[in-house]
Amino acid sequence: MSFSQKVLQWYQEHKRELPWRNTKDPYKIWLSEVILQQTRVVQGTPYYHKFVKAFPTVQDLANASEEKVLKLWQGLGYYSRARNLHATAKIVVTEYEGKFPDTYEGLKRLKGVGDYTASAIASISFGIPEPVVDGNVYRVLARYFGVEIPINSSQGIKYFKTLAREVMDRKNIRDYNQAIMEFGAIQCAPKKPYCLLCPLNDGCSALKENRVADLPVKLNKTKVKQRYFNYLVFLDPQMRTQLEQRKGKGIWQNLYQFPLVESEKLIDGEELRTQIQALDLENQIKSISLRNKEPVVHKLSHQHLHTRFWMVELAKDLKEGISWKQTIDFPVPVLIADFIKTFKI
DNA sequence: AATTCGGGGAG
DNA sequence: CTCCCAGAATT
Repeated sequence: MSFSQKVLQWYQEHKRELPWRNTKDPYKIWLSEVILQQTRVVQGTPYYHKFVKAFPTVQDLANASEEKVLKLWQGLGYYSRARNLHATAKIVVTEYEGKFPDTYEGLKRLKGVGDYTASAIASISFGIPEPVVDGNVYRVLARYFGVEIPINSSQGIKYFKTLAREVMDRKNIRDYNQAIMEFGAIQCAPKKPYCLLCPLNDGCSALKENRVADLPVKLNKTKVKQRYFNYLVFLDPQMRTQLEQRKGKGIWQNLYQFPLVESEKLIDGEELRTQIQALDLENQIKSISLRNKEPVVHKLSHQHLHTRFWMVELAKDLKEGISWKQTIDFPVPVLIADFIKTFKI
């Protein structure tokens, strides 16, 4: 039996029932694929249900506000996915008569749709013989065929795409693409795969050479940058606070947060006070008190945010104050959501 | 070719 | 702690 046939047979016996497996609707396939980019199935599934319920069609998504989309996306991370999702929905509705492109090239032109996602939609929705290469596929192919080329080198990206194309089942690409990913996720797992029971253990190069743990090869560990955040949690006489939207480049674009003072290192109340003076606060400050003596360390994949929350009591009302209750309506980073959740006035 | 985008779960 | 997840866009 061929490589692809073995994978397909394993899939028939072991596949999970997932909500997007029962449709070919390109809208729902696209939605599921974007949600699952760099995201585990168990983490993404609740979001898929939320989005399908809130936006049954691409028109519903296009007609929504970006804030509503971001709010639904809150907690999933990589928020450019949500912004691009919304932008693409608008394009599909206004320029493509509500229909998704039915070619790989057409799909690839959509914002937030790269090589993997275009291949996934093309194959799953339209049966186009285009191989998907995600993290699972890299692992399965690298191990089975004993490929030592780093998967995140430009050479590796080309090599694995070509290899994936050679071994795919073009007659049944819809199932095959999902099968090899599922196989990588469940059977050929990153750590301690149970090779003894693997249907591919016969021809697996890595198993034969005892290098399962060494493949795939991956380069470049990102260095983590340390940042120091001081959030100003204003409270005016009406017990209202203030949120502002993050603009420009960097993390959490278009999400909301408390007014932020970033510093080069941990600072005390005195230093913070001088920083705030520069902001020319119109509302005079009655008091500043630190909520958390030990900074909350919020860890992103490439930066650690050492965060202090300062309660700033004001003598005068804020111009655009928000009642504490309303803060939960805004899309915010998990760091802020956790604080709002635990903070009781 | 490298870096930058989040958050969570497994080991 | 480290690694990695149905990756894409930007520099």
